[in-house]
Amino acid sequence: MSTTETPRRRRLDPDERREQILRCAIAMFGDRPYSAVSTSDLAKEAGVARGLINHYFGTKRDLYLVVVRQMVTLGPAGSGKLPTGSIRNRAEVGVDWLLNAIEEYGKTWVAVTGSEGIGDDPEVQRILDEADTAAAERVLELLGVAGADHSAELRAMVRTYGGMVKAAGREWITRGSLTREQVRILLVDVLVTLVRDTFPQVGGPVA
Amino acid sequence: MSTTETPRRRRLDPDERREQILRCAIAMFGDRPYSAVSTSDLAKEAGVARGLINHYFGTKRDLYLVVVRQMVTLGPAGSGKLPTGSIRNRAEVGVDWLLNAIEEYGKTWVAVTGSEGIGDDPEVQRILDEADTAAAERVLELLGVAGADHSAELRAMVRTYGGMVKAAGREWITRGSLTREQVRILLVDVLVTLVRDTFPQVGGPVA
DNA sequence: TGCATTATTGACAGGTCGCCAATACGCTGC
DNA sequence: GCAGCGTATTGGCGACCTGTCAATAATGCA
Repeated sequence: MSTTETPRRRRLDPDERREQILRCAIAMFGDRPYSAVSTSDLAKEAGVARGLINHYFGTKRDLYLVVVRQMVTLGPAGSGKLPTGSIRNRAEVGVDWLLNAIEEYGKTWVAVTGSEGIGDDPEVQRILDEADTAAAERVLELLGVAGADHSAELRAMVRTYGGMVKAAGREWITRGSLTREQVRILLVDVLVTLVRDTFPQVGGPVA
Repeated sequence: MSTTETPRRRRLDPDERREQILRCAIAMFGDRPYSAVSTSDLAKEAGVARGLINHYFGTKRDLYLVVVRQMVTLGPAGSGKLPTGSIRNRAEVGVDWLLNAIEEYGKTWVAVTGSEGIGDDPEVQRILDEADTAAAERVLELLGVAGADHSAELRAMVRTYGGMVKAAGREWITRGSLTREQVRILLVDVLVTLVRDTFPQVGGPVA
């Protein structure tokens, strides 16, 4: 008996502990607003002292940044093979890629991207913007519209499209007012319109 | 001299004082995150005691709700006359109406709608959703697609469109990566596509 | 001019966050 | 097995922010 007493402190490998806390954070930021998640609650949920969170992640805000980064970092699209066929076909592949990424994290993704959690913290904005731009780059690549002239305007427009993707994700995941299939149709239609009709108008005659 | 001493307290008409504080709040919430705006700063900026803010608006969050409400409450569209002509023409009128509303408040509008400030406070969400739905209703009305069947799905899709409007506003107002004209073209194109192509697919055959 | 009304203030209590020295867990060599 | 040590972990301190409320002093009126 006395040999198997559970010690009051459990000493874990730093990486392990860090990941454990991170998992709790992802879960809690998923169903409560940023300001409603106190580090005390987080510590209690993770079964550690409050100070340990600061030790591993620095500020509460820093922890949130790590969560955001993990949410918006998208996996590779369709095992690297660029789809061929009509614009619509390629758009469908791209949209499916986006929807899969969204479905993976669900509620927390919506909370992070939709409400952007912390307010409009410039650092959070920067991370989200970078992720948006990266995603936009991927989408343009999939569509075969990469680079060329007016890339600044093009990327801005695809980021705008990203705003629609986020809103659609919220309708689908949290509201349940649209099915995945409906969202798919919607996003494909709009993406095709952007590439086929809008880009030539604002980007000048595409080479 | 002694007769014209400025008194340490200035006693204002309640409505006047309320509006003065509200103006300061709109300005400060416009260029700083919600959590970075302390009521102390707000009070100092407005030249009043901190307690007075609570006296007039209740909670800091309550004050923020008032700001949000003011931001997203849109004026009447084009003096009430429903536009006629092609779908594209009517879409152009609707988009212009939206862009004018955005331009009026500029930075603060972007901060409120884009980052949704407080986190994902349910009350804020409710206000923004109501505003979105109201705006969606107006847009559908302008387009002559009002009511009918599948109105739930339709409104959800127009709310999704609203997400794109917000993102476009951010690109235009704060980033400066798109001009008003470019945003106009983009939003009109997408809106026309939604009404003409997407709605019939997901809403079934429109009567 | 003196009074009553009430807009305005200042201080108090509760709560959260970042930091840091003290603590005890678990591995290592003997 | 057992003492020793590195370090993961803890608990409390100080600073800041917020909501509340009785006290205070402007301002209109008799």
